[in-house]
Amino acid sequence: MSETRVRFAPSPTGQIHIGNIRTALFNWLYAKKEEGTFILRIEDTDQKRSTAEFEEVIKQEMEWLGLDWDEGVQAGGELGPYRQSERIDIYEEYAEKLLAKDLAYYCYCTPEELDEMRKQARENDQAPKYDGRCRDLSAVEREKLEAEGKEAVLRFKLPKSEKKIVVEDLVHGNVEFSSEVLDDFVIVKSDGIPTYNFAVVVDDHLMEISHVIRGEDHLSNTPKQMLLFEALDFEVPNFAHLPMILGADRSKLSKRSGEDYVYISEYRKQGYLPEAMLNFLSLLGWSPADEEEILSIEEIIGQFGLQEVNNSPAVFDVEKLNWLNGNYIREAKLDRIVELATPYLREAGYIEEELTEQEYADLEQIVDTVRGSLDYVAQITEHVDIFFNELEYEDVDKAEEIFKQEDVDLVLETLKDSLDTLEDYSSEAVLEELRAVLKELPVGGRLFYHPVRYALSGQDSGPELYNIISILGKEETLRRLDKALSLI
RNA sequence: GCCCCCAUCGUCUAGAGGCCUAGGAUACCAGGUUUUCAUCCUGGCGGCAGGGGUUCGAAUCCCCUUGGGGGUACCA
Repeated sequence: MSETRVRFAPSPTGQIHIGNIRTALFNWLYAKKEEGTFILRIEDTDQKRSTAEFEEVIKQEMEWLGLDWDEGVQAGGELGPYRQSERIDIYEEYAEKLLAKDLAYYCYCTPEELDEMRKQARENDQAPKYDGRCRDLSAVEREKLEAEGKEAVLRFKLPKSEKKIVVEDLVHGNVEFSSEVLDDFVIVKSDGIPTYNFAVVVDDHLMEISHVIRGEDHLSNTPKQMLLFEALDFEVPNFAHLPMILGADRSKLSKRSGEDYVYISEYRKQGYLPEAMLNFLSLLGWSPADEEEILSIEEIIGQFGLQEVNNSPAVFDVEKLNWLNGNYIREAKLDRIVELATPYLREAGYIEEELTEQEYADLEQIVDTVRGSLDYVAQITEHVDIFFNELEYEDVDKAEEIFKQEDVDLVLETLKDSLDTLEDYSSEAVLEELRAVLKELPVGGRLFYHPVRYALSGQDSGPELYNIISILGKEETLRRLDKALSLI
């Protein structure tokens, strides 16, 4: 088994979490790097919580990020089906095998009995383990319980004597467990559906998975699975348990750990670019060889390796994501950012459904002018008001104060006159004109730029002045200059 | 409670015994880009959790403590 085959196996029980998508990414990167196969398997054995809708969400978010899969749900493949709910008969077959080998047994204990058992154990400072009371039920006893209509689960029979189980983990090294800390765990629920630990073993074997790359929260489950691999005479795959992603408060990333957003969909909706997301996520737990951190996905694939994966948990730092994303927004092709920005601008009422050619050209210029200060595209609505709405000074007293400074009347008049005669309103031409006017005036930059900016935008800060003027156009610029002059 | 993992600037990390007076990124601060916010450039602030060993020498190896995380389900 030399071919690299990895899988991402999420449960369709909710929105897809940042931590999960990082797991998907690392699997995908490893498959690309090793020229292996990346498989998407849906683990929907929790019938109560799994929905088709969330499976769609998983596929959509992966597609958005460009994490394409070679085999699996939707893509198909030789070793399907790839949805666990469609593989029940397969698990049954292997459950039979364990039963036949006397490595599994039926348990008739009710959830209430089990709860009681755990409670007792806890009170006596014992580990809350199943005590194995159904392990040696005779055929007669079983029949009697069946006759009473008791439902049964199938439990795995732990080895009688203590056994060391060593997980050879690619990121953590050898991790040793004792079978003593385990109990006879359930492998098939009373409704005939396998549990996670059982299904995952059967599937990883049948789908010929070479490397199981998953979150570290699964490390503790691994000894159980290793016992199952062994019991079924399956070859054990390689394991790599990725460090957890934590929230700002160092607890598990969640709505309560200080982050506004923990689902990948929320970042998508705020206008984060997929390549920024990928770049950022790749840096959580993995680091490139040299010091450059802004990397294309091809560069990441080229450098990626499980060897370089860190083993300590990482805090999700949205500040750094913002920096990266802002970078990608500035570097991206303009029309792409315009397209991404359009829905936000529409929703905020700045632009119409249909744009004329001229309107689109103006929009392009606005987006280009403003993109420099964005962390994510949704923020654009906070920066464009000055271009779309009638200018209103929020603080008229302050405006007067600014305009009534010495020589400011001269500044505004002179600028107005020269802009009145200017024909070319391209930002280059306007920039040149501004410089020329400033040179003629008996004031420095401070008394020029700030009052003019305030006159044109009603703000102390904003995009480059020459861009503002160029976008506003002659008519509107002169109007605003007049409005300022009227206050003096 | 028990088991497992982890521990370098606020954060992401480099560092696999001497190359480390610990490097980079981000964030923050200051200066520059003849105004400002942002971008960009330059500089600065800031860290090996604590204690024992091992060694000529430890951020690096071992042990303990402390702290954090995960698991302990008929969830995955």
